[in-house]
Order: sequence, then structure tokens, then C-alpha cells
Amino acid sequence: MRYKAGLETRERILGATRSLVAQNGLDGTTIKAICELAGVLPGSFYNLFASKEQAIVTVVREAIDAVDPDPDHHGTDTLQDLVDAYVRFLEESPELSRVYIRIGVSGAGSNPELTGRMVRHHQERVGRFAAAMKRQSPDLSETLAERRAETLVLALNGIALHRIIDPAFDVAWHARVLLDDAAAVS
Amino acid sequence: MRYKAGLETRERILGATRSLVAQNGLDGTTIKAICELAGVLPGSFYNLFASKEQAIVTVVREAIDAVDPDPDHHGTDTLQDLVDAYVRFLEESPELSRVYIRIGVSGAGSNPELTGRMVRHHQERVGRFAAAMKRQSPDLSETLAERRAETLVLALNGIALHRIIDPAFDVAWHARVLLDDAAAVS
DNA sequence: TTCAAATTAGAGTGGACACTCAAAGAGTCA
DNA sequence: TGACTCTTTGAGTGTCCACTCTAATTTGAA
Repeated sequence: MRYKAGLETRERILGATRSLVAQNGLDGTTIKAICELAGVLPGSFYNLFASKEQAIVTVVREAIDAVDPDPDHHGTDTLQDLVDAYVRFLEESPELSRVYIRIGVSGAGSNPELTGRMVRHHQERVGRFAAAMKRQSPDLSETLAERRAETLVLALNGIALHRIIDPAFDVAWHARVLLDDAAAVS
Repeated sequence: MRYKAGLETRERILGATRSLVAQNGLDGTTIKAICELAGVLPGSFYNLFASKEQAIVTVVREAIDAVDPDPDHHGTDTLQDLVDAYVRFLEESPELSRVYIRIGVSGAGSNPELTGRMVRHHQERVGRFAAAMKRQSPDLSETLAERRAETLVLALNGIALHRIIDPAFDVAWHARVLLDDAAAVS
């Protein structure tokens, strides 16, 4: 894995895995399909990855990390910033976002490392939304902000999900409705 | 399929299928597991069902139908009635509701009949929510009510989804937040 | 140019899968 | 009871899966 050729092949394999997981889900993605799309034979695949799962986990990690934008902005962004960032992620990285939603949905399969990562990611995400909420309406109690933030995050996931079935679905508009409704209360 | 024994076996198989699909998803459910849980051998399974898919489709249909409560009430129920009914379904039929969410959400696999059924179900559901919204705030335009209703339905799905990962999740509370937020705007 | 290490090729393995089938066993009529 | 149909049995089939292995080829540092 030190030569240039190997690194290129690795990228081709990850790209193929990303597309296939986005299209067919975690279970529906086979080594054969990955190899064909990447223009590689099984021997090459297993020279670079220990297992099918390793390739998929790599792609999934990539997807989870891509959802959390600008980690530096922690503590300054508004609720709208966070919602906008998510919408942008959904629109600008359709393949990665499909991967992200697929795991969120299928519970990350049976991989414990991935499940743990997804749960932690969710908690962090809710925390970040809750902090933005509290900044916006300081008289909100800590726990109420957390719970309301979770409602919003999960609702956004519900919206994002529908795009797997209907690619033309207007995610931005619906996300905006959720944001406005939440704002109308506080 | 005319004798009593056959009908009983059929029910046992469907029950096993329902549990397994709820637990392991559509792809993760195997004939072997269904047969073991139902206390039946493959030959018996194939005496009653033409394929694994047929058994799964039967269970999925059941789940989709169970979401739509009281079809007679059409045209009289409030938004809160509809939300409450969904929450009740989620809490009282956990297995069916997991099946429902798994397909609604994963795009029903690659079965076109099932996908079509799910899309139609979604549209009807949105229509029913939209009608309740218009009844509540008559000055809402037709299309706006539809789109806002869709936002609500999808957000509810997002909430329901989280229960697959966390069975202790308080669906009712979060559903209420969505309902109240939506009401606060109109 | 040499040569060890990295990379590919591609046939092959064992296991799990959905599904079949012929024969034996029950249930339900006349 | 006889006769017919439905049901169960359980070993068996072919296919596809993730994954392995050996030998050939390519790479790049010295």
C-alpha cells in the first residue's frame, strides 16, 4: 500500500463502494459489484482491504464526518446555520448523504463500532443544536432545549430520508418549515 | 391451504416473519430463520408461500394497512387525532411499526409492487393530514397545506425511526412537540 | 541494473442462501 | 372404509456470496 498504483486503486474501490452503498444499501453491496465498478479483481481488493466490511466502514465514517461542518464554529452558529449546513450537505454530497441516511436508518447493521460512532454522532449533533437553541432563547431549560433539539434533528432526518425515494424532493423548503415552526414557539 | 392445519401453519410463519423483519430488516431475514422460529421445515413453507418475498410482502402490506386507522373517520379527524393515532400505532404494535418504518424508509427494497404501495400510502396519508390542516386553518392554500402536511408526516417518520435504535425513546413527547410547533404557526 | 516489496491476475474454496421434490402422513369428504 | 386432497418431511440442487492462494507482473529505492 505504499506505491502510487495501490493508492489509486484504493480510491477507485472506495468510490465504487460509496456509489453502491448509496444506491443499494449496506447489505445490497457485493464485492463482485465493487470490483466490477472499480475495474479491479478480487485479489486486488483483498490486497488493499482486509474485508468487505472494512471498505464499507471507511465509506460510512467518511459520510458521518461529512455531516458535521466547520467543527471550529462550535459555540457561535445559529440554529439556522446548522440547518442550512445540513441542507447543503444533502444537496452537495448526494452520494455521501445517502450513505449517511442508509446507516441512520438500518441502525448501522450489526457493526458495533459503527453503531457506537453513529450514536455518539447523534448525541453531539443534538448537543450542538441544543446549544444554538439556548443561545437563541436563553430562558429555555437545559433538558427542554435538548429534547426540542432532538425533535428537530430527527425531523430533519425524516425529511432527508424521503429523498432516497424521491430524488426531486425539495429538502430545503421542508427543512425551512421545521426551522420556522420551531422558532415560532420560542 | 384449505385444511385447518395449513391455516395455522400459515399464521405461525407470518408471525415469525413479522418478528424477524422487525428485528433484522428485509434483507436480514432468511427462510431458515423463519422456519426455525415457526417450527416448520422448508417444504412446509413452500407449500404455503410461493417465495420468501411473498411472505415478506404479506407482512409488509399488513404493516402499511395498520398505520391508517379508522378509515371511516375520513373528513372529521383533527391533526391531533391523526398524530395520536400514529403514536398509538407505534406504541401498541411495536413489531408491525418497525416493519413499517423499515420499508417506508428503506424504499421497500427493490420490490416495485411494494414501493408503489408505499408511495400511494404516503400520498394518501399526506392528503389526510393536509385536509385536517385546512379544516383547522381554512385560509391556508391547498398546496401550502399539502407541503406543510408532508413536512409533518416525514418529521413523524423521522421520530418513529429513532425508536428502532432506542426502544426507550419517548415517541409521544416528540410527536407532540412537532404538532404544537406546527400549530403555533397557523 | 538489481532486487525485494507491492501489486495484480484469476481460478478456486467452503458455506449460506432460496428453493425443489418425491414420498410419507393427516384431514375430510362420500 | 375408501379415496382424494392437503400437509409435512428432509435430503438435495444450483447459485451466489465473501474470501484465499499462488504465481506473474510492476514498482521504485539503491
